[in-house]
Amino acid sequence: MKIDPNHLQMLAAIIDAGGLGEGALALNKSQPSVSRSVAMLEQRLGSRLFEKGKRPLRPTELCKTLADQGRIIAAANVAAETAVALYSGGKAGTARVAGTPIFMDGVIASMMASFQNAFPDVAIHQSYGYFDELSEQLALGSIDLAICPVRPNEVPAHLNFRPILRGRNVLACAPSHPLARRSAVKLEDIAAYPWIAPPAGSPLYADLKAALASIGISDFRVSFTGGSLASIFSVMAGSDSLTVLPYSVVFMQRAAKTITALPVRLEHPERELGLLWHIDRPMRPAVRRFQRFLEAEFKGLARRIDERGREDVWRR
Amino acid sequence: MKIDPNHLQMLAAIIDAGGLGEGALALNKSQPSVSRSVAMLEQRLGSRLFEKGKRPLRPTELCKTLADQGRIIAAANVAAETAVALYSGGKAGTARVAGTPIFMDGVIASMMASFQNAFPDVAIHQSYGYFDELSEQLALGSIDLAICPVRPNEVPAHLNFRPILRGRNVLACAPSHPLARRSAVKLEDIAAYPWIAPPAGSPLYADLKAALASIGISDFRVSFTGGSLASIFSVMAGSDSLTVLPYSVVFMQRAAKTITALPVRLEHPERELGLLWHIDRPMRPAVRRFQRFLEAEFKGLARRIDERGREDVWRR
DNA sequence: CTATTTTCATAACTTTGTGTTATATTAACT
DNA sequence: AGTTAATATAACACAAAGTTATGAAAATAG
Repeated sequence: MKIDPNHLQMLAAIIDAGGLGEGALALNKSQPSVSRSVAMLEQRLGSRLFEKGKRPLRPTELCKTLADQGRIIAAANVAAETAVALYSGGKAGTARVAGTPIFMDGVIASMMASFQNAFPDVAIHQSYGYFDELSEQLALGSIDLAICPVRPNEVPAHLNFRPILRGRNVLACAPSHPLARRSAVKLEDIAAYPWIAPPAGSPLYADLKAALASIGISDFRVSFTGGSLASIFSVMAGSDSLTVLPYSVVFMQRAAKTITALPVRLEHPERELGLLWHIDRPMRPAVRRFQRFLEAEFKGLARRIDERGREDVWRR
Repeated sequence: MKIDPNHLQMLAAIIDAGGLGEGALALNKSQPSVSRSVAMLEQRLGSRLFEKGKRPLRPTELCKTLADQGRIIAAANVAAETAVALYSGGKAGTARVAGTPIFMDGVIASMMASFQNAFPDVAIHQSYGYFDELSEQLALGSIDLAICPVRPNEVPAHLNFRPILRGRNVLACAPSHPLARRSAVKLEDIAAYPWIAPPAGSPLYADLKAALASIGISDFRVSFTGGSLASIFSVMAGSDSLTVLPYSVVFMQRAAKTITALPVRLEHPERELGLLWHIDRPMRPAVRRFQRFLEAEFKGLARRIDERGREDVWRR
């Protein structure tokens, strides 16, 4: 005997509401509709569900048993409905994001933290990668969003790009560095120190070379190469090395006092930090929400950088 | 967003079966039907449930969440279906039965025990009563079945009656009674002992009087009056009292050796033990099954009584 | 890379169930 | 007994799900 779960819910509603009419009201249906459905169900089951000739409809033993299942079904149903609501509102789900290590660790990580704080049911799957890999992963659909410095005129056709921060690099060192206290830094001073470099393939490495070239340094000694911001911080804290970092990364660390920028103006890279996503793959609500969140965060960050940047670092 | 629980079950079936086609098979539906239902649901929800362009249909995150609820619903559904099957098969439910105390305790109780052994999910609500009350309770619908000695030509119009045992009464006493060992008992012997009588209103009391009158005893001393068989047994065990009991009751006690019949032939009452039920109230399956069970038990009992009766008691 | 197989989607139509309003029936109540 | 409240029935509209036949596209094999 195949039973429609809707009917079981209906029985529960009738019993719980205390009558057919009120049950129909609770179900947002008309009374005749419910009446007929009950009659059909009784016919199909071959058993009474409500006692005959009782006017506030009194449920049979069997009816109560079935209604118990109906309540379970109703509960599962509202669970499903709230799941859909959460999902559609972007308050539940998964966002798979990837980006260049330095930005992810130095800037995005803390934003992800506050996002997770606000939307604990959104799972963020984060990974690292550089432009080419990210582009491919977006094409394959294995990630939803990439965060990466991009030359705006080099965005592949299959990707959307939204810039979120102008590219600005600074010379960075530990706050304990001999040059950190100076109000002016000369080339000769810089040349004396070893360099920490991002991995050779990274855009930041190109930036490093270009930046140093722009201030006349073409020959430099690399003492450490590493992909992670944490390793850069560690090495820098224990040595007098210098490096080139996005100003946003240095800015985000200002409270932690783990790093500082030297008053040397570097050439801006032609890339802009931005969000990349597949051009015609519909974005899941959670991803969309995370993207909006990042954009808002970066808007705030850019403003604060501008305000602070005026009297700071490369303006000096 | 209102969701049809059937759709949730469908999602679970598709995922568990590993594809839309196999899911449709599992649901006993055609593949196009399921395909379209999924499409409509996706439309309504505004979210993909299966990844686009993947041929063994691969469920989305949301889909898996919903399918979890679908499995809960499916489980509740099969629970409901088995509940109906049990109920309809008379293997679950409630049977409200009532009858005269002596028969209920002396004969029916052990039958109810073996019935409950065979059908543990049928709850039997037993109560006591004499004909008039039973008749009224049947009319009111507060009991389903009555077991009671009845004059077959006095059955009320609103009741069905099915005889299950001819009425035969015997003189009964404790096995330790002085008369118990005698092969023949004379009236003078009997007259010397006190009597245990059923309650004055009971049919058995009338039987007692009639039976004694039939053997010439019109004046007798009642030492104890009680409604329950247990009390009769107790009193009898501690005294030399006599009483009149249905032979079936004495027969059922033969193994327990709590009571024995005296070799005195009494007049048979004009009543027959039988089942009574309301004439046009549809009988619930559990009640029907219990009734059938009782009828079968009594058929066996009557046969055994006949076999044994030939060389026993009133044939002597 | 093309051909074949699998798997799913679409079309067209039928059937079933549910929704509606209007109205009849009947239990419960004063 | 008459009134009221609750449920059942009738008649019709419509949405959804069932069907078979067929088309499209992904996966697989040669």
